[in-house]
Amino acid sequence: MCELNGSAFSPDGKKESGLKIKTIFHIDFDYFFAQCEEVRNPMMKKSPIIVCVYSGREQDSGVVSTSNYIARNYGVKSGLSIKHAKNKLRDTKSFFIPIDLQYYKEISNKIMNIICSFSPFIEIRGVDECYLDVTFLLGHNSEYSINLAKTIKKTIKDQTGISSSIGISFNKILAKIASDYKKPDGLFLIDINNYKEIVYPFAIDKVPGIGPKTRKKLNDIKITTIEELVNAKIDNLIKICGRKLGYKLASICHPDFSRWQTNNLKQKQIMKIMTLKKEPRDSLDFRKIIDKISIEIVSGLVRNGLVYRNISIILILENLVNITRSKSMKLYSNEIDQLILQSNYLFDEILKSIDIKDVRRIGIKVSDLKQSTGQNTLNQYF
DNA sequence: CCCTCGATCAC
DNA sequence: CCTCATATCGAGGG
Repeated sequence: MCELNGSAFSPDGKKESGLKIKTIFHIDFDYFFAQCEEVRNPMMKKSPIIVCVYSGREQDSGVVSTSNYIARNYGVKSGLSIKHAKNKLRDTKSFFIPIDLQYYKEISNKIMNIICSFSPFIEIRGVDECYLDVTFLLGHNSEYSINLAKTIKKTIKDQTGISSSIGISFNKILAKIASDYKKPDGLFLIDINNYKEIVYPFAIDKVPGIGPKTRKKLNDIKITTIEELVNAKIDNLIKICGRKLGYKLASICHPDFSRWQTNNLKQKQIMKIMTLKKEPRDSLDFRKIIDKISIEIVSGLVRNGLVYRNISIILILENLVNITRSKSMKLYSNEIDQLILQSNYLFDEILKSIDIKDVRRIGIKVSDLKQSTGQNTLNQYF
């Protein structure tokens, strides 16, 4: 996350003493999971491709993770249920493919490495996008920026077969808005001299960080466009969106003078959620599932040499309400027995307030992670 | 300050 | 109709 440097900018983005306007790229891999499947099996390329997360609850239950643009033309996009997608595509030859995160991560790593070779100032945000600060290479120059972006796009495409979209601007938020504006295979620059004409008319939900809830709250006080957003009083924004988001929203068109964070790659939590089969279940079934999830989580911890201190259990009910209970331990640990014991305890706590029949999904999360120092599996003192 | 819990976002 | 995983924030209680 970037923190603006307090008083260091002027509202209109003019340079102040010693501070340099940055050139930031936001690089986004187009319809990534589905495109990975196209690369693996190019003969599918001309047909709708739908990458699916099957829940196993019943035949064809689950949702669409990603689809290619051909499928999107039929109205099939992320979040749609697989049943609906199949219905919309019933007259076409289309490919429904189960999600294969391992494979996508491999390709993602390859691409991120390519990008790193252009600038070390990279901030990876998930498998399919990253920010790149290229100021040290070319200062602040539109023509150079566009040429470099073209080169990066071409290199990625040549070496991995994946097309991408790049947005260029003087801060991260506008760079991301820019990459979104012309995808797929896009390249768009929002310059310090023309950003108002471009982004002021945009609806506020183009801003990363504004989802349906925040949009509604802001619409209620008559803020619908980015122009209205940047002209709003910061105190109002903070009142409505909270301190952090309010401050960020007030600053979306300000130059980024923050020091670039070195990549914060350390994992902060591990979570596994399972959807239950649609059949009668009793408390014993849940104990077995808790065992199973716990094992997977601990194996994740051990693989990464991590210990946890906080355990949460998450229940999602049939009406999709979420309930969580969590507990902090005195000591760091990666022990399975402790995890199972505490998870069961937290599960029982929730069962006091709800009916076990209403549970649809169950998950466990470990957080407050740290690198385990020794090679052993003993408890660690902090 | 720490802990717990729900909300939100965006994949 | 409704998956899965991650990170972050703020409120409320101690």
